[in-house]
Amino acid sequence: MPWPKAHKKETRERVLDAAAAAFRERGIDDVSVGEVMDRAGLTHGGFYAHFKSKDELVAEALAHVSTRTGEWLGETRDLKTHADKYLSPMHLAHPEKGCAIAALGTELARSTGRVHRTFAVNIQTRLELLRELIRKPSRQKRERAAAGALACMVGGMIIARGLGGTEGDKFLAESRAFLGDALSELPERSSAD
Amino acid sequence: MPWPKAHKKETRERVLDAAAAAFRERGIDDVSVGEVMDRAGLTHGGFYAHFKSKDELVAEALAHVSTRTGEWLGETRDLKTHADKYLSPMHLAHPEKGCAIAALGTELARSTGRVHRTFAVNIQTRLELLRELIRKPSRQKRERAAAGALACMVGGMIIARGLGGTEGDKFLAESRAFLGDALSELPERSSAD
DNA sequence: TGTACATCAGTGAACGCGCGTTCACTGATGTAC
DNA sequence: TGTACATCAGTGAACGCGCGTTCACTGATGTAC
Repeated sequence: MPWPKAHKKETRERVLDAAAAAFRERGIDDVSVGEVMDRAGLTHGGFYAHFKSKDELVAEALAHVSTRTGEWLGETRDLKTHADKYLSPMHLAHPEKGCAIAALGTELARSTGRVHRTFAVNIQTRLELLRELIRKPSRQKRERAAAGALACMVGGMIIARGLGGTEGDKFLAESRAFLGDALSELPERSSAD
Repeated sequence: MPWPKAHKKETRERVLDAAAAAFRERGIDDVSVGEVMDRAGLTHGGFYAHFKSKDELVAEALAHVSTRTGEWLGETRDLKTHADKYLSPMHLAHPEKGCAIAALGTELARSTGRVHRTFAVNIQTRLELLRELIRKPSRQKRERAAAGALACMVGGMIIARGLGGTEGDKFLAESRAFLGDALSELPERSSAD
């Protein structure tokens, strides 16, 4: 093997990083294979030595993002902190480093095949992460709170970005406050169950 | 004027209807001008007699959808019914007839110029609709509940569509239940304010 | 140690294709007389 | 009432362009001797 065995893996990782950022920033359809390779410091012809197709790149980049986002959000130990981190101005301003569901959700919801399956797994993983942070209530309430919290976080971020400017900032803060209110009532309710 | 004066307006409306459905079903980038015209029963060359560009079509189709969705959701007289209607299996299964934010949110959040402004207005209009359904609490709580409810509805729908199948149906029901819980506590809280 | 060699990561030109847009035209219509 | 005409909604071929993908190649590398 004439090249260091880690070399190709490292390049591939670099392409995945570039793709993950570019897709979240500008959308899957608006980012060409050439642009991804350019961002990775390579020429576009070499792409097919690493990936079978753009579709495969999308699926792998999505899985890549899922891992990174899991690390980012997995640090938090309670649901309130988790939600505040997600619905932060930092995340609002940097979709290219943030959650793939909030950055590409509607496009990915329409996808098929491997991309769609990867997206569904991505969501399930995030739900599992949330469920682990909800300890007190019944199983049903836990499921419900995890689903509702994720829905509120994702929707809140998408809408805040859609509004933009100070209106967007305001909306983000309002969603955060709403979710905080809704989640703070969970433990009280569970004690009454 | 050699043609009935309403004729062109009717054709234009037909193109807008076709575009609005096609975009929500398959996404803006994946739907060509030719496909829209074909769905409207016309040839694609005639498009530019009605619209300056595809971008203008997108903006006008979005405004068109906003009006229709406002009529659909405006019928409801309370927030719970409104949320249940939005987070219904019917809406889940028919993005092409439903909310543009849930169908195209992430793509539109990245848009610029007229499309982005139209999208922001679309969101504001929907928030206003929601605020009118929340009468009891303080102004701050009303804003907060409207933002949180919209976030939860939009996010819930996008994620349910992303999951697909029975997992999607389940998630939709859970978001609906969560939002129902969160909203039912509002009046009680307001009486304590 | 030094050199010839095989490997294969990366290059860059080329391809077919579908897109948004343009434009010369066609033909259905209401109006003028 | 009937006919010639002007209008303009809609047609369909054509355009330049950027896309995803292919492929013959180049040249940096580790290995063999």
